[in-house]
Amino acid sequence: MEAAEIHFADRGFEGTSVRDIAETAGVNLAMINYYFGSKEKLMEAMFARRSAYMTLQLETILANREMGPMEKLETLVDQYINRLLNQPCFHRIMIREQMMNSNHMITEQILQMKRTNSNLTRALIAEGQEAGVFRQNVDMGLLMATLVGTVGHIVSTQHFYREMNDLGEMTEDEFRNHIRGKLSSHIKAIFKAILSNED
Amino acid sequence: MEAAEIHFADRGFEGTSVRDIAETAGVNLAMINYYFGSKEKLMEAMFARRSAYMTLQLETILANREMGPMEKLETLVDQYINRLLNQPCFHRIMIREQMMNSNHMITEQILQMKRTNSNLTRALIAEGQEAGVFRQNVDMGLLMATLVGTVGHIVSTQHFYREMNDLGEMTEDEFRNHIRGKLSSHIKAIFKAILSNED
Amino acid sequence: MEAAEIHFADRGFEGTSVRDIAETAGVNLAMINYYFGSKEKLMEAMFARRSAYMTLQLETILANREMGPMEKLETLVDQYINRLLNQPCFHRIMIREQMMNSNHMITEQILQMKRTNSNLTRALIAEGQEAGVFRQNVDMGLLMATLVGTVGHIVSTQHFYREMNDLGEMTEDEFRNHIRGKLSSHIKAIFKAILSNED
Amino acid sequence: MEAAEIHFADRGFEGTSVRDIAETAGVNLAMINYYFGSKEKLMEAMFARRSAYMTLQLETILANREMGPMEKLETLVDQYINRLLNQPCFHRIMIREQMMNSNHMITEQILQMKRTNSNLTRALIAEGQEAGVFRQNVDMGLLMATLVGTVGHIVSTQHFYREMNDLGEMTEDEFRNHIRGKLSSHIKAIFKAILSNED
DNA sequence: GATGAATGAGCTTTCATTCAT
DNA sequence: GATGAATGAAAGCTCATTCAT
Repeated sequence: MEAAEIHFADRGFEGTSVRDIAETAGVNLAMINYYFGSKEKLMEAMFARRSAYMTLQLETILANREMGPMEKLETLVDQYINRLLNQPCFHRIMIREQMMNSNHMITEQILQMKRTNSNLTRALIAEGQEAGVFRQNVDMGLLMATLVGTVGHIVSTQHFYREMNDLGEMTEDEFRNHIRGKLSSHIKAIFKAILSNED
Repeated sequence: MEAAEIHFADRGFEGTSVRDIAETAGVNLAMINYYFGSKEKLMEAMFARRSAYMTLQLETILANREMGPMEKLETLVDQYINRLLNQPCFHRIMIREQMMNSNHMITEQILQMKRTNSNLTRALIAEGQEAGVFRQNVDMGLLMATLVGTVGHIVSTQHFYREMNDLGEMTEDEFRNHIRGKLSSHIKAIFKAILSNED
Repeated sequence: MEAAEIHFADRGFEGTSVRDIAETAGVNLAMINYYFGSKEKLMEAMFARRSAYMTLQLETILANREMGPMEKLETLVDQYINRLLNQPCFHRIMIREQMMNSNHMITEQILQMKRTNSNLTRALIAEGQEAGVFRQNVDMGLLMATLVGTVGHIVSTQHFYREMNDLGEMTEDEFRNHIRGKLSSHIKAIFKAILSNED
Repeated sequence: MEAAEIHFADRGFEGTSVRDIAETAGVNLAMINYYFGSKEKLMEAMFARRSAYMTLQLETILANREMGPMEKLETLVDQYINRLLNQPCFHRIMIREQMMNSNHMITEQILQMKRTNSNLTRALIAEGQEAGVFRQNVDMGLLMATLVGTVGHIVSTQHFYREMNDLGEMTEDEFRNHIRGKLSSHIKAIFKAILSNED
C-alpha cells in the first residue's frame, strides 16, 4: 500500500500500472489482485486506512476540555498541516481524487471524511460562538477551503515556492520545517481575522 | 480542444482515451493525431492557448493608471475567480498537472505562467508598499497560494460545498453567481487583513 | 519514381510510407495516388520502366553479328554487372521481390523478364554449342543463378566485402570500379570453366 | 518462432503483423510481446538461435583431422546447401536482412556470423595453400559470394528454376533432392576450377 | 498462500487512401 | 491538375486480470 501511494501520487491512478507497484513493493504481480481483489480496491483500502486515523485525531482534540475554542482551532490547523507534510503522497492523491469523481467508492469515502470533519469543526465553532469568542455568520465551507486549499496548494507546488523564495538549497527536511512554521502562522492569522469577535 | 478539456478534467490525462475525445468532439479518431501529432501535444496546445489569454489579462490590469494598488489587487482577485468559474475544466486540469510533473513541456509552461503572474503581482505589491498602503514583509507565495488554493478547492469540490450549505437545488448558473460573490468577499477580506498597513 | 526506388531499396516496400516518398520527391502526398493509383501500382510502374530497358539491352547484344558466342556472353556478363552497379537501388528491390511473392503483378513481371532473358541466353548458348565452342549439357538455370546470385550478393553486402578486404577508405566510386573489375573476371572465369569445350 | 520464420520469409518483417504470427502459432497475441518483448526482439531471438547452430557446425568440420583441405571445403559446401534447403525460411529472411540494415542488432549479428565463417574458411584455405593443393591469390570474398549468392538465389527463386526445367510436377521433397545434387556438383566444380593448383 | 504464464480488451499511433475544393 | 483535410482500418504494444499449479 505504501508503494501504491508513492506511485499514485506521482503518476496518478490511471498512470500507474499494477506492475510498477508490484515491483516497488517487491512482491509478485498477482499477489496484489490476490490480496486486494483489484487495482481499485487497493486504492479503497488505502483510503480506508488513512481516513480512520484522521477522524480519530480530530475527535481527540474536540474532546479535550482544557483548551479554549481558539486554542483548539489552532491545534486543528497545526495537525492538518502536519498530516499533509508527513503524508504528502496520500494527500496529493486525495486532492486529485476529490476533483475527479471517477471512483464512486472513494468519492463517497472522501465525502464521508469531509462530512465528519465538517461536523466536528462546526461543533467547535459553535462552541466558540457561544463563548462569544467567534463572531456569528461564519461560512464554514470557505473557512475549510482556505485551510485545505492553501496548504494543499503549497505542498503540491513546493518546487515553485522554493524557486520563488530562493530556497532551492534547503534539504527536504529543512524546507518542511520552514514551510510548517510559515503556513501555521499564515493560516492562524487568517482564521483569527475572520473569526475573532471584534466587539 | 474543448472536448479534450472536458474529458481531461473529468478523468485525467491518462484516464482519458483519444477515442473518447474524438467521439465527444464528433470528429474522426485519426484527426486528432493528424492535427496535434499526439495526445500529449494536444494537451500542450490546450495549455498554450489558455496561458496566452491569462497573461494578457493580468498585464492589462497592471498597466491601468486610474486604479490604486488595493483596487488593482481586488480586480485581480475577481478576475481570477471569474476565470476559474468560467473555465473550470481547464483549471482543474492545470491544478492536477501542477502536482504531477509527468509532462515536462507542460510543467514548464505552467511554471512560466506562474513566474509571469508572480512577477507582475510582485510589482503590484511593491507599488502598494511604496504608497504606504500595504505593509512590508509580505509573503507573496503564501498570498498567491491562498488565492489559488482556496478558489481552486471550492471549484473542485463544489458538490460538497453545495451539500454542506443546502444549495443542492440551485442551478449551475445560480450557484456560480452565489459562490462568485462569496469567494470574492472572502478572499478580499483575507487580503485586506494580511496586507493593509495598520499604522 | 526515383524517390520511391531509394526508399523501397532502403526500407522495403512495406517499410516505406507513401509520405516518405512524397516528401523525398517534393510532391504532394495525394499526387502519388492521383498519378499511380496506389502504392502497389507505383512499384509496378517502376518495374515496367526498368524491365523495358533491360530486355532491349539484351536483344541488342544477341543481334550483333560481329561477336562470337563467348564474346557475346562476356559482354552480357559485363552489362549485367554494370546495370547492377549503376542501379543498385532497383536491383535490391528486385532481388527482394523475387523471394516474396506478395504482389502478383510484380512477380509476374519479374518472371516475364527472367523468361525473356532466359530464352535469349538459351539461344546464345545454343549458338555456341553449334559452333562447337560450348560444351553440351549446360544447366542454364544454374549458370544464370551464379551470375545473378553472386553479383547480387556482392552488391547487397558490399560493406562486408569492404571490411573483409580492408577497402573501407575507398570512395563509393573507387570501390565500384574496383569491384566491377573483380566481378567481371571472376564470373567470366567461372563461365569459361563451365562452358568451354575441352575437346 | 517458427511461425514467425514462415511469415517473415513470406512477407518480410514489416509486411508481417504480430497478429498473423500469433494466429499461425496458435497463441495469444499478447503472448508474443510477453515472451519476446517486441516484434524486433522476436526476430533477434530467431537469429540468435540459428546462428549459434551454424557456427558450431562449421567449427566441427574444421577441427576434423582426417579430411584434406579440398575434402573439407566440399563438406562445407554440402553443409551450406543442406542448411539452406532445410531451413529455407530462415535463410530467406537473412538474405533480406543483409541488404536492409534496418535493425542494427540483427545487422551486427549477421556480420558477426559472417566474420566467424569468413575467418574459419580463410584458415581452411590457408591450410590448402600450404599443402600446395590450392593456388595463391584467392579472393575469399568472391568465393563466398559465389557460394552464398548462387545457392541463395536458386532457393529463393526455385519456382522459376522449376518452370525453366519442366520440374513442376516434382514434389517438394523430390525437387529438394534434385536441386541438392545439382547445386552440390555445380558449386564444387566452380570451386575446383578457381582454387586448384594447376602446376 | 503464492506465482509464472497466459489472455482479452483496449490503448495510441500510423497507414494508404479518398474527398472536397 | 493539384492539394489540404479527412478517414477507416490496422498496426504494435500495454494493461488489469485470471488461470493452473
